[in-house]
Amino acid sequence: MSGRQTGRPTLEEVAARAGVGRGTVSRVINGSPRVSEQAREAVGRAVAELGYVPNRAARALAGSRTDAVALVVPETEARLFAEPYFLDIIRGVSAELAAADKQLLLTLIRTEQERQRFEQYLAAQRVDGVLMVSVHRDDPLPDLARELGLPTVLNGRRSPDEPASYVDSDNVGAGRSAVEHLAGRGRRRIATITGPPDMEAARGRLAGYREGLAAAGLPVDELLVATGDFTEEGGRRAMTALLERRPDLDAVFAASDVTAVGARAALRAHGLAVPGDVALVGVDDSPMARHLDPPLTSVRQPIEEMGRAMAAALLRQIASEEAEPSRLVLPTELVVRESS
Amino acid sequence: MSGRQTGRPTLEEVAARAGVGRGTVSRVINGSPRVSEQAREAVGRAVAELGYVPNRAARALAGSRTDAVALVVPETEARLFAEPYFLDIIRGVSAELAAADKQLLLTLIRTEQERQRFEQYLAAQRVDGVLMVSVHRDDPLPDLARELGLPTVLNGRRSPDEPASYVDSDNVGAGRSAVEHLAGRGRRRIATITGPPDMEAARGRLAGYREGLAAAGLPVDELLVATGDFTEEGGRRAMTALLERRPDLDAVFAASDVTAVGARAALRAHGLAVPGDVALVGVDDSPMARHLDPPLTSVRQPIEEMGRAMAAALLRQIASEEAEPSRLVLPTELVVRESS
DNA sequence: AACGTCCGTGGGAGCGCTCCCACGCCACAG
DNA sequence: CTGTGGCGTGGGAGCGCTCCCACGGACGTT
Repeated sequence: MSGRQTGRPTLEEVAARAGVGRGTVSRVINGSPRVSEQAREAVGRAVAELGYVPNRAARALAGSRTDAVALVVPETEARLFAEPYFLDIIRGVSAELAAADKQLLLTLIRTEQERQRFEQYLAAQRVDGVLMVSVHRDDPLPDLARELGLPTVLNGRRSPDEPASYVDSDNVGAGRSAVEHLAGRGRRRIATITGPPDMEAARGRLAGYREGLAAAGLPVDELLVATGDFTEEGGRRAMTALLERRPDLDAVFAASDVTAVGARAALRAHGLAVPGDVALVGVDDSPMARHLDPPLTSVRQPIEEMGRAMAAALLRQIASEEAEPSRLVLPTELVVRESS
Repeated sequence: MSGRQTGRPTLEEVAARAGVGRGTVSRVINGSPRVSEQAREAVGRAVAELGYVPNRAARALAGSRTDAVALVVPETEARLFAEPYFLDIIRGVSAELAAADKQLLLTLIRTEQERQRFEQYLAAQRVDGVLMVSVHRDDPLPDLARELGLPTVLNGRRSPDEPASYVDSDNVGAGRSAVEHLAGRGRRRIATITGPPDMEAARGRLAGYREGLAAAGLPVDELLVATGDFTEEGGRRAMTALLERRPDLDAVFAASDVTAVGARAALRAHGLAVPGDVALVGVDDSPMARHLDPPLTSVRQPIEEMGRAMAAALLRQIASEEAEPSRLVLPTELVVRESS
């Protein structure tokens, strides 16, 4: 009983069928309250009979909105995107957007060229808002979006006083809880392998590391701090450096699970047992943590929830023009396994 | 409020500035050959000066095309999406689409409701084509897309004689090479843990397993075939069942790395050494394979390349209406590690 | 009884493009 | 000289919607 594909029915046809005007149908479709019950029903029936589905392009043109949102993933470092992290973010974002009937546009930015294309794209007003993941300290994209008047929500912040809206996890708390846990198990020379210094998440975790040491009454020893970059190879290198500088260290807080995997490999290469000689803690609680040998203690971030929260915040911004930036920091949770 | 309505320049304004007609500007923008060199230059200058970017919505409305493509990921089983597999597919797809200046719309389908919404979406003609991942035997979505006249490319096929366009990896070859490798190492009682029987990839790998046995002159013993579902837990269960039925097995071909991880856990629980007692081979060559203990021999699929190929095929279909379905099967490659 | 006021309503006027037709204009032929 | 064709061009006519204004009737007010 569905109309054959004679070209999708238009608003006008629905109006004709329902015996009302175009405006009324539009009002019904968009849930305006100023429609009589009677008209609403007639339109509803016509819509069902014709299998009417609004044409989004026309809507976008006339209403200058698109019902689409972009999720931007800078992928300059290829590895980044390989992590399950993004998948979880995507999943959260997708769930929230689906509920609001918005479309999710996924944009990986690899090259300078792609970046420019994306900037053009924003300028072309193809999306109602932008979600950004893995922003670095000097990333100008959020500012560009703001200049264009595009609602934006970041995952993480570029600096402690991020001006844009963001959803972040409690990185400081993550670092602190990891170190307190380690100290609680009697570790005294706790090292850390950081993430890239131009990412606030990395800085936050490092700050938490220091706080944790302080809380445990342990001295801060800069020789126990090595710079990593969230990659496995970086973790390996940093761990090796650490072992040279401080062969007597007895624990490591790695700023990510991937980093921890690299560190674990370096430890093994040096014949050190985990947790026997050195305890190890990561961040993310990724599947990898469970599968490491021994299973890795890790600070869990509510990644999917961050995704949801980002999308929700963005939708709010889009809906209510106003919107002073919204800031949300979600708590983390230590998951203890055999590595510590 | 969006007070800073800079008011993007329109085609008309560009035309005025360049001293030509609207049509000519449109022709230049779209690279039509029937424009004088002079006009082309004038328009180019005006575009640059005004920073003109075409409004996609208007384009979509007028031209009834959208420059967007949907990537559909059914996520009924949550695990599926957690695998790096999809990330790689997305990456490949994204790269290819970016080069063609098409947008990637990511759609996760979790619930029946979301599924219906997506069908509506297709009907609303919001995309020029559809890419589908992880299709099951009875999935009707590809047929729906075809009815709607939407170009479609699947990742994998629903059956050996898939009518739609697809890009697949050589699953049969994957199974065969794994088993031949195992046999070549002297294993004689080679078991397999399959994927879900309603997925052709799983069936293909199983067929390859049988071929491999035949090629090695080994008998097929149905007791050595256990049904899994590409999950870790499924792998564990299947492995346990296998060990009960055939305690003397000396090798296992798991239809995915994740499955292999589950199998490995079950083997360990039974006090069996890998590869000492039982050799193990997986499929995917995921990061997980490298990190398993011992590192897992696995059949590598060119996942990202499949993504690229899918997107390329779709773009071709979109461009050249005609399009008899395109079929592409990419080769796999055995990566030998310590588990076998 | 004469006047507001409110609500639900119809439909005109675009949104910024693409499509396409008709109009010069030129070169070349007859 | 007129004819014929091609080419580059301008601009009308929509694409299907939202926005908004004006209209009539129902009600309330003086």
